[in-house]
Amino acid sequence: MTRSTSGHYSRTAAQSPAGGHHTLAETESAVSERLANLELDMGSMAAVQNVYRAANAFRNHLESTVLAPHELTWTGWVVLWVVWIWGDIETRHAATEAGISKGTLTGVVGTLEGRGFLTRRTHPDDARRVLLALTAKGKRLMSQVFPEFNREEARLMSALSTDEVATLTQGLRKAVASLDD
Amino acid sequence: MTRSTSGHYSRTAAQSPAGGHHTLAETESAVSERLANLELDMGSMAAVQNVYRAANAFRNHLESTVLAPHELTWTGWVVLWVVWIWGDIETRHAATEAGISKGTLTGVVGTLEGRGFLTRRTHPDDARRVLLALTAKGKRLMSQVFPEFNREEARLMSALSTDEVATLTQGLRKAVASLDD
DNA sequence: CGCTGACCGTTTGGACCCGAACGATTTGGG
DNA sequence: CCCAAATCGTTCGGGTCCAAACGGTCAGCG
Repeated sequence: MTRSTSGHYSRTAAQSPAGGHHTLAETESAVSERLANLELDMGSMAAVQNVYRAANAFRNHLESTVLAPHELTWTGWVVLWVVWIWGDIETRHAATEAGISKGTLTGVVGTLEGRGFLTRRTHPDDARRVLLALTAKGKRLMSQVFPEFNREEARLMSALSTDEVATLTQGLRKAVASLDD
Repeated sequence: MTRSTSGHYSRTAAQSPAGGHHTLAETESAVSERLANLELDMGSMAAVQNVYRAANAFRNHLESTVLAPHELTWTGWVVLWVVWIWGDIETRHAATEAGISKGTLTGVVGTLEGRGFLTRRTHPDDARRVLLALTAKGKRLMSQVFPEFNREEARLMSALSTDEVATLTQGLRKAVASLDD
């Protein structure tokens, strides 16, 4: 699975054919023409578009270069990573850490369980709860893949200086934090 | 549809229950412990996580506050926006502009067509191609929703100064551009 | 002890996401 | 004129994503 990217808002985009892809400058121009009467916050529009575009680019790149060869999807990886970091973990907590809904977690865990990477078992004290743990196979996979994954993360950010990366992270945290208020 | 967020890599996350969500600092600590022997690029890891987290937060916020009340999903909105900006457009170009695969575009267009927002017709010169256009209903919808959408985009970025927003956008463009090379 | 409300994970229905394969159409060369 | 290669959008199979509803379990109150 290879996700691609160049779209403004969505997750992926095919390689741009001739005449098929407009630059952001062209896009902003077209928007200004269409809505000449309105006051637009072009700065925020560009920021939101670029955040989404970058997220897709990163996910696509990491999936195609590191994860897909190991039969992993982005979200499968995230869930494995959460269980790996925190050890035996309840599904409701894993969903929160992984940033997905409980229903989605059930499905993703089913996929990972089917591939032999982790197991689920009923909580000893509370039959409502389910505990997740990595299998031996899952642990070997994480030890092998995480360094590769982090190297590619470093490559993704290599065009920016250390200060620029830190500033980027800070700005994003600030924007997200203001949503949680 | 209300997507939520606090996850590190994934698109959404439920509101964090007690003990269910660890801070990024706690997460980085746990990762350092687990991989004490390896050299990790924590700065890049944090950046990638925060980009993805912010993208999810923005998508979820804009879907729940602006789009869902109009029976729109994030990607449905993106496709309508692309057709609105560029007028009659071929499906392959719309997919590229919207940043989704051709197969996904077929499905999304089916949904939007079913809701009466746009139409498809065969290209007059080439029967392989399909042209998309907004209906009158779709045009009214865009004129109504876009200002709301842009206002919410502005709110999303309101915790940052104009310069910080511009710096953020620049850094993201830089990282993504280095991928396209 | 029994009942009610809350919590948990799963299921349901609908939407999206991809790459690969397919059938229809077009193009260009022999 | 015919055929092979390329292009297009759709279909297929599998994965993900959500909210809401459901059945099972637990906690606490009367």
